[in-house]
Amino acid sequence: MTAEAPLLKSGSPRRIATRRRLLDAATALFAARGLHAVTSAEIARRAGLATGTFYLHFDDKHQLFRTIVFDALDSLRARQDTASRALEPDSRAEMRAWLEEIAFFTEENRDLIRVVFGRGGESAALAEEIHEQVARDIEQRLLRQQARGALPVALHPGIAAQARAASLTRVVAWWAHDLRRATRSEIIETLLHLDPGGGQNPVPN
Amino acid sequence: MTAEAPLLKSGSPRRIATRRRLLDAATALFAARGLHAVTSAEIARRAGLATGTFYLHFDDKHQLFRTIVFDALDSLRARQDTASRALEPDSRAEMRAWLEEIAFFTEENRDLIRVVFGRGGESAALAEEIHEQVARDIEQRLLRQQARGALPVALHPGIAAQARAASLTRVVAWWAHDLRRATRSEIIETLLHLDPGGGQNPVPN
Amino acid sequence: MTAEAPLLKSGSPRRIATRRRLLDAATALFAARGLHAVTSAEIARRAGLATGTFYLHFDDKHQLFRTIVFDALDSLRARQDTASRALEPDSRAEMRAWLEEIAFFTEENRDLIRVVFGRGGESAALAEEIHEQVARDIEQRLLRQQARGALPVALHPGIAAQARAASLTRVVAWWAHDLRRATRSEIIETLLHLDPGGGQNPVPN
Amino acid sequence: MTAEAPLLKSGSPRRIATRRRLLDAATALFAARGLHAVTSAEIARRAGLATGTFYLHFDDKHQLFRTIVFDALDSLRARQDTASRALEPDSRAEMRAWLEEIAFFTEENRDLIRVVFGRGGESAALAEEIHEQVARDIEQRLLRQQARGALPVALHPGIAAQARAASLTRVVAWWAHDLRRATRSEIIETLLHLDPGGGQNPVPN
DNA sequence: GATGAATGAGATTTCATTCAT
DNA sequence: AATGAATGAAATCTCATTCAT
Repeated sequence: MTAEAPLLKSGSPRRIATRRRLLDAATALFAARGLHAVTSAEIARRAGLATGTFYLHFDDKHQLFRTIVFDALDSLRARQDTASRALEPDSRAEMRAWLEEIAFFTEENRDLIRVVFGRGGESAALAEEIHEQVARDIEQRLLRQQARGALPVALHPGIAAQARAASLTRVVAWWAHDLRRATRSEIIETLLHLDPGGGQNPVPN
Repeated sequence: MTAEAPLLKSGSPRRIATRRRLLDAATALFAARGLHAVTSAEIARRAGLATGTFYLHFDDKHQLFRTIVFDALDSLRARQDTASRALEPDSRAEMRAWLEEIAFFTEENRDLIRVVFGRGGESAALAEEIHEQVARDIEQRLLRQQARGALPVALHPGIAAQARAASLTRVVAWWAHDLRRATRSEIIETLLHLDPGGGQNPVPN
Repeated sequence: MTAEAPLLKSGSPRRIATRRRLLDAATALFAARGLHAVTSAEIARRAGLATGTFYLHFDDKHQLFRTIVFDALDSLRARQDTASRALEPDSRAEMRAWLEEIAFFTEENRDLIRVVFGRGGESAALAEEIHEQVARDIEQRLLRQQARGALPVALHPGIAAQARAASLTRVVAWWAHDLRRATRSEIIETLLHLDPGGGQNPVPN
Repeated sequence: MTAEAPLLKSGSPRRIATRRRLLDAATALFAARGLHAVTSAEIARRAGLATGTFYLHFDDKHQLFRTIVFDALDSLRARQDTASRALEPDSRAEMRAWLEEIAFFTEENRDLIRVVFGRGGESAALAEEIHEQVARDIEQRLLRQQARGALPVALHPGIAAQARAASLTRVVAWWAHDLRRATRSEIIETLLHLDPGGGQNPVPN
């Protein structure tokens, strides 16, 4: 009945442990059966908790899934930042490092990626959100290139950002579906070729 | 329980007219409210027919939607074939004509495209199917280029086909969402730049 | 629109032929898949006729089935009458002949019997009707025995008729289910023993 | 889609009470209107519960009905066991006691019996199951008699078991339909005569 | 904090029957 | 006589969410 209850974000170690159990149980179930086929009650049961406990920690199944996904994406970002620290901003080398981290991430998070981008659009809204985030980043880079005169005039930054973000997420999803479809190196080189990123010299139209 | 096959050839004018009324009613409803929010009973009602009549013509809501979508895609294909008839196969001009037809189609079928590619993945399976079809076509072209030595060796045809198909469908969906986001010409030129298609000379690596 | 149409019971040779095609198609379908799983439209289709034609000849699926069943039962009765013509009424010999005809009939009409008495009570009302008819016959015989003093006083004719009719129909159904369960002779002798029928002498209590 | 098993042990008093309310409501409705004419939603409503609650306790209407029926049969068995405890196994006295309990049971569970065995075969599968259970019991007894030499050689135990089980269930159903059709004593004596059970001396063929 | 029993809205699909042609 | 397209009522079962304990 106390309205401020939800504000106790983290609180006791017990609460944190319960939350973790729910996250772990959900991760396993989502990987195995997809988002749709798993119910909140089932997640709670697998975590050894009661149905209602679920709602003490998460608004619903989708918010929990967002948490899992964005936690993973945060770790990817962190690794990309570390990897690019010593490299020249917007350089080809930085782009390669950036893609390399994505490739490693894909290999390590196949199940998660398949749930987000596959499974018949179960989490299409989330996939869309990720796509838009990636597209924004890419558009920023394209605008910096444009300012340097390093962008072909035929390229509309907004459109190209959509196109390249879609290429990236799609290739990642396609590869995650079956890692034997290509080698890590083929993925990286092909994406690098399609999105040359920090070319130093103005590209001819 | 569905023992026998078609059984209904399409036959009588009355039958054809009824089928058309269902298709029209469904198109209008899907455009207005999306796939999920529309029921088969509602489609029948809007068409001035009884609920059960729906099932005399379509297996379910999704099969009807597929019919609408693939009918539209067939007409796009037909127009692309007509447009490219006089042009040199795998040439840049053919690619431009191909993209122009897609642009026209997008302008004329905004609602349909938004239902297929937007709306939170309601028809993700269908979108996926279309993507794969496009990807197959693009891969064929890439393989022909590869055979001509016109493909950079860094480009893995399978990966590149996924990437370019994703670019194309995504840009189309993004534009259909709001045609003011770009001009038709910007769409065509940017896509043409990203997927140069029939370059005559071997591209430097 | 003419009200007397149904009165044209038999009429033209064409009508008779159509009716026969419906009966034959229905017999085959019922035998193969049971009463419930077959629709009137399907019967018509198998007969090479239109859906509506069915209703020109039969009220519905069940009335058609009754027709099939009672036609068969009429033929059984006829054969029983023929067989018992030379035998003494209510004698043991007559009872044996009566049972023998039932056994032959069962062997020749396995499918029909299985649909009537098996299949999870699909045609329970019809089975019940047959049971009652058999029970009435048996009760008549018991009352004649009672009048002759040939019935144990402990036997209530109404109750015993129910019991014996149930024995008979059940054994027939059980045997029809799989003829290898018993020989024809075992069926006849066991039923004869359970329902001695025309015992000449007063049975000791 | 039903992934896991029971999950609901029966547990809390509240749960048990809810289950009982559903059983009671269903019993009343089935007795009044038969199995087919009653919906699961209606049972829940009559029990003062929500529709979905029904499915928390029973798979569906039929499983609930089975529960009611087999609970009743279990109580009959228990009473028969008690009644026959002091009597000689396979004796005529035991058979009479066994039939007496059936008669009492029939008087006390008329509605239930009428739903199971009447109503146009609504629950024919259940009736069949009960018949087979009774037939198995009877066949066991017949085999013991055969071993003792107390069975006429003309009697095939399998066939006779089917016959006698059918007699029994049919007479019970017939009587339950209208108890004024016979007295309890007439029922017992007639069945006892038809199925002498533990006759001491070898029966003449 | 945790429990877990209860809630209840709502789309799907079939098929016996009709009747305009 | 035959056609066959159209009718339309009705019961099922799920699962996210709540709230009394």
